[in-house]
Amino acid sequence: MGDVSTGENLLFLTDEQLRQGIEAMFFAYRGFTADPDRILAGMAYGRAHHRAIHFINRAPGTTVNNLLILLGVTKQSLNRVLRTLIEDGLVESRVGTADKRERHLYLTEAGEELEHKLSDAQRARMRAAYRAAGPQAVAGFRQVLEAMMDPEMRRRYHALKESGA
Amino acid sequence: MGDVSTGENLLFLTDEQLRQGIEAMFFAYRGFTADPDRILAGMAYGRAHHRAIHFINRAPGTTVNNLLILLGVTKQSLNRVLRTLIEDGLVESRVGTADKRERHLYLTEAGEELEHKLSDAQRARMRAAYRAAGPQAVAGFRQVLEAMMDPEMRRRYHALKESGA
DNA sequence: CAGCTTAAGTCAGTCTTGTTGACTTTCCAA
DNA sequence: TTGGAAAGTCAACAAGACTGACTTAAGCTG
Repeated sequence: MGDVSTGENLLFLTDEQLRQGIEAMFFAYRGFTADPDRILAGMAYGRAHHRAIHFINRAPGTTVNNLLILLGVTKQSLNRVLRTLIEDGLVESRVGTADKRERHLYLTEAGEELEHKLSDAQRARMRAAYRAAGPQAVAGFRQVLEAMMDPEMRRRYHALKESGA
Repeated sequence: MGDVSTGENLLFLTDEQLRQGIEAMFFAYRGFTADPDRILAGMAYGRAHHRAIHFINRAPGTTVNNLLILLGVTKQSLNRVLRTLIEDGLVESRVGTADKRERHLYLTEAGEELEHKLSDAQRARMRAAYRAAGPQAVAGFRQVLEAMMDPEMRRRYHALKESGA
């Protein structure tokens, strides 16, 4: 590791530095969600639908219970979103084979099409930011984000990464 | 700058890497807002109140118009939040001297007290994450976040930094 | 196998936070 | 001086979260 991180050079931990980080996080998150939000504004969907679609695409066959933990919402809240997506033919819900209480979720072709449109837009911004900042900055970005997560979410984040790598 | 960023070592721009960044952003933002949310859950306030308090503290005397651009909401939306904060004696609204249409916003002592409680919690998480990741990672983190902002917001972010540095 | 637990879904009601539309007051410039 | 623009306020509505109570179906266990 670098030698800057050791010793007493802790100016990066001043309250002013932390405040700037907080504000950067706030403004960046706005940019982060702006493009998909714009796409969805026309349709009858919102950010909640986007998130559901993202994670169903990412972990096909996930159960409702697993999904609502990933999203951090109640089942009632997720159910409203999921119902419209299923009715509109973007998501398919299959009864589990091993455990018939479970429903496994998959994107239909139409669902995948919307997923692409949304994630293309979001990745484009991400790609531009990554390219502008460079690989070392990106590594640091990822490190700090990980350290900010609640431990349980960090665990689930890693599980997701491994399945998709 | 590093030489890794030049040439054709562009593996950090693969779709899989970008997806992981997107998910990291999502999970980290949840952690980022969790502590203030918990504090506010008891009181009659929410995240919107926190944001207003944060930026009034950061830019005392700001006008309503300036604040709503920073927050990215409509003036009607901000007004509801502001009204309760003023009624409850956390924020003071002074009619402008030069332009009497404007209202300049300040935290009262009670407002500053709540601001401290909220920002202490948020900074504690931020500090732990910064410390765990180290100064180089933090620099990268800030670079990528900046690159993700919309240009107009980046401009306002810098203006804020300079006033508070 | 009877009874508890778990997964999913539903219905009803509430809260926060965003929206649009209509309005007043104030300022400034043609 | 008047007419438009800007700042702020009030009212009504929508999205998306929440809690609480309940049902159905399936699995597990003493």
